[in-house]
Amino acid sequence: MPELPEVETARRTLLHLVQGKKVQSVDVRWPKIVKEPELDLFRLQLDGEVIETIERRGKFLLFELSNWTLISHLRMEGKFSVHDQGDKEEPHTHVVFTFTDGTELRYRDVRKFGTMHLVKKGMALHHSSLVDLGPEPFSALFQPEVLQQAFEKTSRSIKAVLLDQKAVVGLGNIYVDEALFRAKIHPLREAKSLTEKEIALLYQEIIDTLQEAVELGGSTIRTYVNSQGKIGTFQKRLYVYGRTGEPCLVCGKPIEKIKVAGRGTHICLSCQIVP
DNA sequence: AGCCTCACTCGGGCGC
DNA sequence: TGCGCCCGAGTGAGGC
Repeated sequence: MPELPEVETARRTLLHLVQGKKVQSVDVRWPKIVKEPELDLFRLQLDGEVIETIERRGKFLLFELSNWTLISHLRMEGKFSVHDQGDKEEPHTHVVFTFTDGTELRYRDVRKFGTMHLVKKGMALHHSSLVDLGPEPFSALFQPEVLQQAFEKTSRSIKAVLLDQKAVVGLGNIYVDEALFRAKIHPLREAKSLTEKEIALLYQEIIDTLQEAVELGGSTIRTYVNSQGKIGTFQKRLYVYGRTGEPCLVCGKPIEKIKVAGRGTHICLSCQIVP
């Protein structure tokens, strides 16, 4: 499941492959991926648009075009790849952007959970799906005080708060479990019960975990590959995610899997103090 | 009103 | 082999 490191890796890779290319036509095979505007308009507005750059906000990719911004969320298994026209098409290809130079940007998504919105250039950050997002973890806006403020007023679990993209963006199930393990905080802890010291450590571990994962091209869980078909290697650095029953790399006790905030959650009961 | 939980989207994988 | 359930990101409906 692409989280910030995987989306950032996709952004960097794709940028080199499609920057400056001009859209000749768009083929949408699974219309429900395109949320707005209506399909005919989507294709019409993309016609002749040039990809100026690609930005990222949280887990959203923002394709900055001549007059519009394509907001794409990969959700569980969405992925973009670039091919020559006529190359054999992989299964689960749902949207194809054909460029004037004879290449294609293909969107594949086994689960069909991904979304695309095409909005007027400059309006993306005001779009309903982006407007309430919290600070980027690598920006100066992200500070321990921001976490403190998000935590102090809620009785929700720390994991639920970190997943909802309001305190900070970019964390999903993998990196929440990893950051909490590194900070030695149990995911079921009430957010407001965290001490200033714990928040300071968690703040740093969120940044460090995501930074290291970006440097390694993200984690390859199941089928995720970036747009050059290369795979990220951060899964080798995971302490708890996907390691149920295996020994904790710090203390040797088996990693346990529980359910928190409706998500499978990996913990070491010895390293992460039970609430 | 603000906060929270849950249903919904989907199909591969897994358990029975 | 086959059926039904589980998983999960984000949204939106509904409940408290």
